Amino acid sequence: MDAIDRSLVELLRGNARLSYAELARQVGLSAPAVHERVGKLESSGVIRAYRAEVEPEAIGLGVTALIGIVEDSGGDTDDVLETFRQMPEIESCYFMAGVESFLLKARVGTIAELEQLIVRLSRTPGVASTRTGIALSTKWENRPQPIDPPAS
Amino acid sequence: MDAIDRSLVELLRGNARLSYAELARQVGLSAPAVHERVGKLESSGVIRAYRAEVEPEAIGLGVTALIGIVEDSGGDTDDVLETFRQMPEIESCYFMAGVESFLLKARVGTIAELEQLIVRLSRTPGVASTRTGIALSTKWENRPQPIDPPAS
DNA sequence: ACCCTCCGTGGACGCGATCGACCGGAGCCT
DNA sequence: AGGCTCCGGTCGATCGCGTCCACGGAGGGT
Repeated sequence: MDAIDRSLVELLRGNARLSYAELARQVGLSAPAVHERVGKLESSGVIRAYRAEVEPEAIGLGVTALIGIVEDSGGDTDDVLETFRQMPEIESCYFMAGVESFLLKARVGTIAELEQLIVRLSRTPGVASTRTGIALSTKWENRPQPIDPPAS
Repeated sequence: MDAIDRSLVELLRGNARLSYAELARQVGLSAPAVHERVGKLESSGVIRAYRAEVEPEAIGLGVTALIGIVEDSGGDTDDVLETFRQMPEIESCYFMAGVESFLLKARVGTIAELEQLIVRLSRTPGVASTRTGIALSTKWENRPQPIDPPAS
């Protein structure tokens, strides 16, 4: 993870479809060298995936909600997690410090679907309560932040 | 936005670096046809960007926090937004229904940096109070959900 | 029936991806 | 110091892909 790797990561966070030749030009190496570096970044887990970012409304997911989950004292956290994992509407799942063990970001098409999702969440064993906030608009999301050279 | 467009979007959400030739094979069209369709999806705003998804720890961003913001009654929402936009640590910003006008997802390297961020947020004009939750672990994030054919 | 438009195919050509061979510097052992 | 080895790079060649262009068929309007 030297300065060149950091540049590559930053370039690919900005545009995942850059060609190796273009990356090579930007960082001042040859294309095969860049190819090898990117391969290593992928297999070492630094780069996890390349994703197209899609306007959610365009694919029928106009409603975004953030849902806090309070666990039952008796519940098994892993089971709860597994249940959440089965619900495709839950795009992100954070295990949190605080009273609410989980914070979920969910996207659905309509408020009715959100209602159904919340009901399902409330009913899952191990869930004591839920608290839902609706996003009226998304100002920005997953904006990549510039990489500043770490202490190492 | 027909079935083929939806397939293309879904394929690119799974792997943004698929070649046009590969996409063409998957959807049963020629490469130039796919090229044109993807170009239209981009320029019509359905596809907003292609991003490499990076392990945050690997680039020195090991701390994730979700921060709710309550606005001053007198404040100007747009000004507050603009201030938030200048803070690179804020990766996502949702305008919410409820007491807390904004929900921010922020990533920083250390708890000390989070503290500084919270201080800056609290001090920005128009912000009445903040409420911060720390993510102990990210179970998953921005998982693409399968597209089911919309009513249209 | 005719034409127009849209959206696709096929062909061609230049560039990019990718492999293998080679090279130079760093670190280490003798 | 000399030489070995390893790592990570360049160079060159080959093959497939991206991309431009001309052409063609389907569908709708007149």
